[in-house]
Amino acid sequence: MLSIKDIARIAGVSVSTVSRVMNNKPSVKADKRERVLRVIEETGFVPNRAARDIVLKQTSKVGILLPDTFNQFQRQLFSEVAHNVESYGYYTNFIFISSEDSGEEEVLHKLKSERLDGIVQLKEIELPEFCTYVEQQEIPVIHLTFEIENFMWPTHIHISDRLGAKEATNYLISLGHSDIAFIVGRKFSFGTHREQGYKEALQEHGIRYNQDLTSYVDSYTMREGKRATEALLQRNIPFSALFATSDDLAIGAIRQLVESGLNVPEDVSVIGVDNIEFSEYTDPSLTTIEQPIKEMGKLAVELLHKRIIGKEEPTMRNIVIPYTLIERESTKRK
Amino acid sequence: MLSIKDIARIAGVSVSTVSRVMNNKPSVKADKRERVLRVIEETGFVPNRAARDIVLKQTSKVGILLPDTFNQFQRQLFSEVAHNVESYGYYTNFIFISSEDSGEEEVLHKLKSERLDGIVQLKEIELPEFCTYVEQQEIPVIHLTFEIENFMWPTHIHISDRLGAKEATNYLISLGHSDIAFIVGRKFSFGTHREQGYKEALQEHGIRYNQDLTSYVDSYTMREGKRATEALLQRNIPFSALFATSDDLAIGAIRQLVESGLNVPEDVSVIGVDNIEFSEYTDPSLTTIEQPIKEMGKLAVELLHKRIIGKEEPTMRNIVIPYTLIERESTKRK
DNA sequence: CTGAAAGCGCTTACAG
DNA sequence: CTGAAAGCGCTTACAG
Repeated sequence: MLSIKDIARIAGVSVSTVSRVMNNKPSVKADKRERVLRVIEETGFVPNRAARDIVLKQTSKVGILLPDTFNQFQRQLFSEVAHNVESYGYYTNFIFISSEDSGEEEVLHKLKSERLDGIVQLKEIELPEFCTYVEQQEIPVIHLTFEIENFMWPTHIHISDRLGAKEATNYLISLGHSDIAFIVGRKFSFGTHREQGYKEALQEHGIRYNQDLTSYVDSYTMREGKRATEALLQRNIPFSALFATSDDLAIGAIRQLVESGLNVPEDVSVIGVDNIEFSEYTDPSLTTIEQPIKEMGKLAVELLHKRIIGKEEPTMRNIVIPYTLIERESTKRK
Repeated sequence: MLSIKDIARIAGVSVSTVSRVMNNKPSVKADKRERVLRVIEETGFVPNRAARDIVLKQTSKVGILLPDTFNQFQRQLFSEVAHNVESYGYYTNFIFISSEDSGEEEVLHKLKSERLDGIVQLKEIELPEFCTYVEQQEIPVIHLTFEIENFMWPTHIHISDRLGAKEATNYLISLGHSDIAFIVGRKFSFGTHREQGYKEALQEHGIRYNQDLTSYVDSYTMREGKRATEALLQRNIPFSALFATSDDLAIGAIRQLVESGLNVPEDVSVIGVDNIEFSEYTDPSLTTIEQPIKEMGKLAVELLHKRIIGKEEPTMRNIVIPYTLIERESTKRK
């Protein structure tokens, strides 16, 4: 493998000059610059990033924090994030947050050993030590698809979960439904916000909130959607519509409804959130509140990059991305 | 940030000794070892990988080569690979192969600048310079889910595409079908192998191969499955079964059949390949040939790791993983 | 068993 | 504008 010394020798200049050329520093005479550039070109030399990182005290690594069991939405999202991370020239460093009790501590430990330049966080972490560490190390963090308040200066990128959920519920109400079942997770803030939106919509239309029409899940997966729907059906409380707070949940829900002999949307209208790729291809295709995955992934990395290179002040920023209601076949007028 | 010097100073030993302790070298007296270990523990010191990599002439990075448009199967697969890569302590380096003409050359360029320790390749690359480069740099490569012959010493991990496809076709035949439509890609070897298996099954059962029942796709996505099925239907040649060579294709196909007023499986039985998560939740749920994604991802990284650390000789290895026919609702006796 | 020293491939004050 | 030198945080012969 060639090193900067080789290039210097071949071009007949010092390593300092080669370094300056590579880093586009101004103070190099045109002819030397040309010469160095030509040698680099001819030899196909590529500088060793590890060496560079070591003196610049950086790592060129961006961590993507995500749960170890993720749904399709998250898969699409982190694919998008990874794609952008690579295109900015960073290395991708996945850190999976185990759902075990010790999960968050493991993340902290791993984080300490990785020395990341920045983090895109796709799942909330509550461990106070984690927040403290990130803060005092001044590691730029972007929170993607959620918003929490126990942090000093991260940027949040997300849709308004409350308003999105409210719109979904309003939409079902506008179709004449009033017995609207609801599937949501307890643990994360975006679930809480969606639950709030759901309740608000009911209230504003004078529909009494019935707790027995809500089924809670541990994760936003198809499996959980199916299980939660089974639980709902066992309660024997009639409902003509179902709002599942992710498309994965909704697809699992529809599957359970069908297995239980119900038709969608004839017997039950179903609406989801996310607009994952599959929602267009299911039968019936899924009405949903779209989160613009590509846009969010791109923006997250763009902002993270700016913060890493110091172009952006580390102030708290809350970026709310517009959602879109996409009407498909899984919902119907009552 | 602490460095090895700090630890040496605090523990009252030389940096050499600290280094030896960290790398589990035998020749360190127990008491000094203890002392160093304690200081490391107390300070939470973690060695700088970049510095280590630089002297060991390694990068600790594993590249995952994948197409820039991928289907759910590939998404599940590379999630799995990435998970394992991280757990072995490597950094993940995604390299997306653009479908543009220049895509493979860009990959080569990127590869040269990355100095990867190893590669898991999820998509074929034909560019001869790529093969040459990987060979002469002696970069360990694992080919995952396909098998090609223009390479000196990579390991292939895959199901038998020919036999899997044959089994799928045989299964449809055993249900009484003889007009079996077929959706497959032209470009990649595994497509060719699956096409071969399909034809063999037909032939062995005395069914004439009808080229007009085959529809070709550019990628194994739902979108392409839908499009290919539309093309099939437009030909107005009756078929009672359809073998789509990926679940993504099959799901797109079912969607098109439904939109065209056909029932699955009553009018058309559909079988896929892969057993992606969704195939269990679609309506009807999808009969398919399972590729064991978790197992394949794990094995790929395990073998790559062995090769990187030199425990495994770089001989050509062809590892054929068993597939499984999973019967669900999308197929039915004629 | 242990430490001082050289070296990995870079960057960047410093001096000219 | 340019080069010699010091330094980043490690590992590993080498000598004792």
